[in-house]
Amino acid sequence: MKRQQAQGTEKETRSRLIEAGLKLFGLHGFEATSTRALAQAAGVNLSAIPYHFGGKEGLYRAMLEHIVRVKLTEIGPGMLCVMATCGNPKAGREELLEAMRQLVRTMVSVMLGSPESRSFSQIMMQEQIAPTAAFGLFHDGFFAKVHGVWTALMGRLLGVPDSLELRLRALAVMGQMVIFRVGMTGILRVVGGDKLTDEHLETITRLCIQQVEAIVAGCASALPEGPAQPAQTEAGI
Amino acid sequence: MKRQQAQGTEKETRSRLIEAGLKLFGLHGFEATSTRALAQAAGVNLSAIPYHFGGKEGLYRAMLEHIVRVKLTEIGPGMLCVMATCGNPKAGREELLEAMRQLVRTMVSVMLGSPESRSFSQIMMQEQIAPTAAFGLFHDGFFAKVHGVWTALMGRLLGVPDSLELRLRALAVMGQMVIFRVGMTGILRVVGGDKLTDEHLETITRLCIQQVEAIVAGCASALPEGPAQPAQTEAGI
DNA sequence: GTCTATAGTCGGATAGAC
DNA sequence: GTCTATCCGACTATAGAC
Repeated sequence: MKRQQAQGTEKETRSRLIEAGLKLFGLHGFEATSTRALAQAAGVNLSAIPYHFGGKEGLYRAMLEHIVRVKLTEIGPGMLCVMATCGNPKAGREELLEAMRQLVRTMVSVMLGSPESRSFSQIMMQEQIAPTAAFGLFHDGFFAKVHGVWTALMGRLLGVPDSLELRLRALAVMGQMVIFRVGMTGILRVVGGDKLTDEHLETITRLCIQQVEAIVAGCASALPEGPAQPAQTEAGI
Repeated sequence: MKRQQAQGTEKETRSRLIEAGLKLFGLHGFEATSTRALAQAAGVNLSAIPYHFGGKEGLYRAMLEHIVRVKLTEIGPGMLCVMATCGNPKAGREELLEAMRQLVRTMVSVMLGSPESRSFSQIMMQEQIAPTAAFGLFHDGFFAKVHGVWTALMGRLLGVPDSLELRLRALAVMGQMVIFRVGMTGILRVVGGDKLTDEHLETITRLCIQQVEAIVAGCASALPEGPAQPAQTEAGI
């Protein structure tokens, strides 16, 4: 019994460690996750971590790069589509609203739907609480892009140019969806059960869409009036 | 040099440790915080932790009980006032809206205003990511109460009885404020600076109030029509 | 490239002096 | 009630066999 587990014996070792890191770093944070636990969860030898990644920190960074890449692949096309609509001066109100609805569906689905989204969100939250050296990787690679799309979309829907206020408004709007991820543990106590059902997700999607529609309707009318000029942001997907 | 620091030499030791726990547990989480770091930050001897609290876990629990009590004192009166308005069948629309505005102001102020709110939020987030045995303490003592108030208020404003959908809607509404706390690190990169200024807080408060008003206006009209029957929730402050 | 063995450090808890 | 000294287990990383 020399080898502890059946192993791919190739550099599958790397991906197994990244997978284990995704789970354990998310659950316990960077410091509280031991290399022993990582190696055991991945079914590889302890020494594989310094060998392949130069150490625990290298594994963490590789894991972060991995998930940012994966998540961006999931949402990238949808965001490009929305940005295209926002950048098109001829896009009508209904077209913009439909782009917004699609964006809400994507966010709810990506954040709450897939089971692996849990680990991703946990790591994002860990980074928000106590940012590591790799925080910029997540922020520039993911958060800023999503926020940029929402800012552009809200700008068009409200008919206002880019501004700090618009960006804060976009954040508040995103918050309606994000809270279901960051407050998941408490929310499960409210709705009962140990995971959100598909029915819950549909209700949440419907409510969020309805509320964002109400916001763009109610807040645009509070402005000088003029749903015209497009807002440009720097989000380069 | 027997004594390392000037010490209160009484059971001030307990409160010094709780203060240190609030800071360090919030920053690094339970597991990643060492008793040595706690003792040093509090300026007390390492053995004081097992002596006064039975161990690291006891200190964590005592710290959690402490902050839940403190935060509830901060927001309790305001919540009672809102609940009274919600429970009053004669309360008019404008009265309910004013209660909502006050609730938004309180939440923004308590979550984002005071400097010590940072540690509190960090610990709440840690518990959401990886709940400890003490999670119920925070959930029942704090989160459920705030959520209950928002649910009751939204029920009255929308004129619908309590339901799962209403509770989810209340969560989404709360998310507009909560995101500025949980996403603070990323948001500071958006607005620049290392803390939110008073001006930012005012803008955020104003935007949130305006958006909640838009939501209750826009979403009530999408219902069978009938802004009458009050919604009761279980929130017993 | 994968393993064992081990170095060197730090973790929480306790015993017992005062 | 506060201190020092200490136990013993767990930690990351490395050296070197294969």
